[in-house]
Amino acid sequence: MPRPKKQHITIRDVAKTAGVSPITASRALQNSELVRPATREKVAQAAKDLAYIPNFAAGTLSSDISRIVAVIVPNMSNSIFADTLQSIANSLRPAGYNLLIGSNDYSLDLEQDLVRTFLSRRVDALVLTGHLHSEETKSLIRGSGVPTVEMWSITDDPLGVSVGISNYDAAFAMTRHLLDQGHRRIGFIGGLLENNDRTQSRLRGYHEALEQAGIEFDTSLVRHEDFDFDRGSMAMRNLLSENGRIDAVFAASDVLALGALLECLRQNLKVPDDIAVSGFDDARIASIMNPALTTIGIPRESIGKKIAEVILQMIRGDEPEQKIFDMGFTLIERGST
Amino acid sequence: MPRPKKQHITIRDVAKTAGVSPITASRALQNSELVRPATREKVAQAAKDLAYIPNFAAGTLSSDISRIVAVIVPNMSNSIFADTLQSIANSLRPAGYNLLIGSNDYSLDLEQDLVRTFLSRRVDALVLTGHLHSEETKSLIRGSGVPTVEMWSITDDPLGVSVGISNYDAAFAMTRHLLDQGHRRIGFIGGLLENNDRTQSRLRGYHEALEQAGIEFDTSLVRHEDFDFDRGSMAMRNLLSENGRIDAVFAASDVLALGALLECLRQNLKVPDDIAVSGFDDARIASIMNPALTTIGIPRESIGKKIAEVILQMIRGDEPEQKIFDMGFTLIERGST
DNA sequence: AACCATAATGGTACCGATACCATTTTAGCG
DNA sequence: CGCTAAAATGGTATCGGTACCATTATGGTT
Repeated sequence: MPRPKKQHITIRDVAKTAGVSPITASRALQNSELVRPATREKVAQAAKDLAYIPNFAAGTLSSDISRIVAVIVPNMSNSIFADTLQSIANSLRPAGYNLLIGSNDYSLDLEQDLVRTFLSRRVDALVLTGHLHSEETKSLIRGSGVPTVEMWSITDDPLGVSVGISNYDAAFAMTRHLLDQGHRRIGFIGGLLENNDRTQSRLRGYHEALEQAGIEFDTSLVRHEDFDFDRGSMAMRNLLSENGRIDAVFAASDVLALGALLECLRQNLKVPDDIAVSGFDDARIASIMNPALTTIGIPRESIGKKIAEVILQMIRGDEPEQKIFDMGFTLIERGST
Repeated sequence: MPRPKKQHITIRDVAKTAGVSPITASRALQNSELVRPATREKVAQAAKDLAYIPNFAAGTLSSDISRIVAVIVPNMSNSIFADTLQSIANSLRPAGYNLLIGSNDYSLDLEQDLVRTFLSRRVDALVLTGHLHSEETKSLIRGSGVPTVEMWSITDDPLGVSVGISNYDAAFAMTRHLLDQGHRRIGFIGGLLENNDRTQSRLRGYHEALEQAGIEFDTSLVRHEDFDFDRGSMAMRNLLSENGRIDAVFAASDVLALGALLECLRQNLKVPDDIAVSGFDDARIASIMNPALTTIGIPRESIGKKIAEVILQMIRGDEPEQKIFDMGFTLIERGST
């Protein structure tokens, strides 16, 4: 035993000083309707006097309820995910839930490990990013019966409930927008495709919008990079040097788009006259850039809120009214296109 | 009971099919050196066959070890905090720890609530941001004996261990840098002072650097805003309209600095010729902006790593070699000054 | 082959809260 | 005032691991 074993104050101690039974003390501290206000008062006072700190582990073991919700995101550094985490946390806090957060760095194996640990911790609900998971992960979750939400992208066949937007539609709309502006040679800078259904769908949206406009899909105009400003710049530099004649770029992430936009400016290209640039996500800085970035607005806040709402429903045992919540996107037209 | 009670597979089931006692099974699954490899194998196989999922709550109750570390940050949206969270999580994962994350939105009361809950969850360690806490929070932590790290700012008298940088020194150095460049009327845009020791120290650093240079501290050149690009722009607009003659601005956060920088550009001011702008944090986008932002580099990665390292030590029961880890900052000179 | 130190293993109790069912108290009513 | 239904409260077992101490195998030594 590393640290000296501590003798904690238990609910029995509280019960004793309050002159009630442990179970009554328990109920009083849970604000159960079953105990008389006067009793509740007594117990609360005793707890305070003794500086009682409950032991959730004992409660969880006994009730199989942990009041923990686990969320797995690819990473926390990307502000898009961070915002959603924040929103989920805020919406869940009033109900007494804490957030256990894991990042999988786009690895399905890591995700699987995380899911396994979280299930061991008897989390009350699980939130995953996207709908690409290992078979093992899926069967673990199904077998556990833990309420599960897949977020960001929507899928016809969610593990539990899906809350997000149609990345395909959004990318299609943005490409359409660029086409409508008269652009014909439109580059694409997206994230890495592997294990990232958002990027995959966005690429498809771009691809099919082009095809429907009768423009051939040209691989030499497509780049895939890690989500990093630098990478966006690099990809842009690369596209420009190898394809002098592109007149627009759709970057399927604002991080990449801003990198690309700044690279254009650095090369003294006029945006949007010489080249139009559009992004995806509506990162906070997108709106104050010069020129401001045309992008896809995603209701991050509402997504987080909806996730929290659905989770609480499912934990309560209610079936949510839908399996798929399409929270909708907005094409935000700004100066860069 | 909301969901139908589930009959879980327990370690006793595993032990039975492996033909050993529960305690041996437990040890085998912990990879204890005490069990023979052959036995470990048997148990592992049984666990796999039964799709055994351990119950950490039971383990925690019994051993008083949760393998959870709780971190409290003001918010997760700020990429600075997000990066540190990521780094702590990455460094702690190999040791089997998960992160319970709470945000207090700069409220000491909220922080206190979070600390109380986290202690109830018997977290193995606690990481707080800064060293401003309610008395109640401090006594809760002291009473619990939980290893605690205060991060970001360093303080002479930490609750446990302090890992961060001297915000005062960094702000002093940056102000000095602006002075060295010949600037005399230097504006300051910082975060809100309330419950934010980082902002407080940075303001002091700015203030005292001016004084030592024989320049009077002028309140009309100081602005305090929420950390938001918009707010940075707003503050800048405001400073410029009310003080035509300022020749530099030190924004004590890159979010604010970038907002300010972009506002200057929008007003067709030449940066740094007409006005110099510097920041704090070295946000990722700072380096690719045009002009790139002069700022204070903070070793976020190393801070996270060091925190994890110290935590593991303390959990092991070892005293860390120091109480205060000053991880150092770098003044990164770029085009904006 | 006997012996001993060490390595492996096992039995039982316990961590601290809550579930479950039983019991007591309270309040409403004729 | 007695009776009954409903409201409060209590006793005891239990959740599923691991601590603690005891016991049994194992292997090396002379």
